[in-house]
Amino acid sequence: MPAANDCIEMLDSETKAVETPEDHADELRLWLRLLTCTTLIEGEVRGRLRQRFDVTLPRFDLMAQLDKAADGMTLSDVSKRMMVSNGNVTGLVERLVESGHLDRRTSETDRRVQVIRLTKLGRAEFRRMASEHETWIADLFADLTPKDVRELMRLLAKTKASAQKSAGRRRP
Amino acid sequence: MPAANDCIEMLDSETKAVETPEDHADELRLWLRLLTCTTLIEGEVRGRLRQRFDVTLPRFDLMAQLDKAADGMTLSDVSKRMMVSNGNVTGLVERLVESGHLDRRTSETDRRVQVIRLTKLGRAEFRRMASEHETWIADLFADLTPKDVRELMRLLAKTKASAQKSAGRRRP
DNA sequence: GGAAAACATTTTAGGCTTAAAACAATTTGG
DNA sequence: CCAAATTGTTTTAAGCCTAAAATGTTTTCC
Repeated sequence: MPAANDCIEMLDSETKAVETPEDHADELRLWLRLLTCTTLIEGEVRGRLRQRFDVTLPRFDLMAQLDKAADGMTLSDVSKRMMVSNGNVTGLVERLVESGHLDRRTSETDRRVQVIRLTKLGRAEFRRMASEHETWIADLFADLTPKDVRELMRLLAKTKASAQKSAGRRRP
Repeated sequence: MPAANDCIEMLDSETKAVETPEDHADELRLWLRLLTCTTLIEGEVRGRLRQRFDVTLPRFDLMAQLDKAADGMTLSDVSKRMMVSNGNVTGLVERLVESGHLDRRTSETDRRVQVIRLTKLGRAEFRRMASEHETWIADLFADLTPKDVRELMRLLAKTKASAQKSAGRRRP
């Protein structure tokens, strides 16, 4: 094979318009590790919530969103914050209203909008759960030093930004 | 209130048998950020798999496990690797056998065990999808430097170990 | 003002997921 | 050897979740 060919390939690789299959194994491994960590912790939290409080993780997450919003939230807000589909929120809210944890009313100014809030019961139960939940999380991350935590925060912020940019390129 | 009380509290805090509510806000924020990153990327991959190949993420994940195992795997193995429940795998496999992607047979040596493998079709389709999938992941992580990737790998390994230890303390 | 676009939510259909119980087969320890 | 424990899988009941279509409401903009 003539040497000229190698030159062309090298030029290609420098201009980033490459034919040769690039190696993305590292990123793939990173993604799998990220997924493993999340799945592991999520499963642990899910199990503890069920055992200790007989509540599901999605219900807890939804209540967590509402606890931060004194004036309530619309279903769309919740859906965006939780990064789940609208229909998912509809069902989740239905069950939490049914069990007396949420209050739901149609907005006065826009009849399309449903505003939901924690009831007194819902807030009390959530606070009780959240306090214990926080200690579980601390325990799960216990072997990380404060520096590790800072560094992870920084790198995950960068990861999030990168992923959002990439997602945005596809669906602008 | 007498000053002696403060001394006792301080001793407690040093011996780690503490009454005062410790601040775990950082770990909580870290956990939420980790979850956000994973959800974001997972949703993006899920959408692309559906649009591009009309396949669900769980099916893809299951096939990915089998692609690495030339001699097939038992349902239990798959269940552990994917970190999902046994019943979940049963249903997933059922549908993939139905669609011709998987082959399933009872083990010769232990009639409790089901061994599953990719069919020729399953392997071909998976390889086709996996190659594109790898470029998506690379793109989603594109803004991370090689050093960022290494550092994240290291910190996530530490996180995983910490979480496993904590989970093990509860369920030994 | 009114048609068209945009928005918020619900519905639908199908698949995913879990925890727990049930079932079947094998291994273990008297 | 055989009862008891363990292991691998399936079943069950309930809930979670998504994408896409449908419904009702508000805004936009001609």
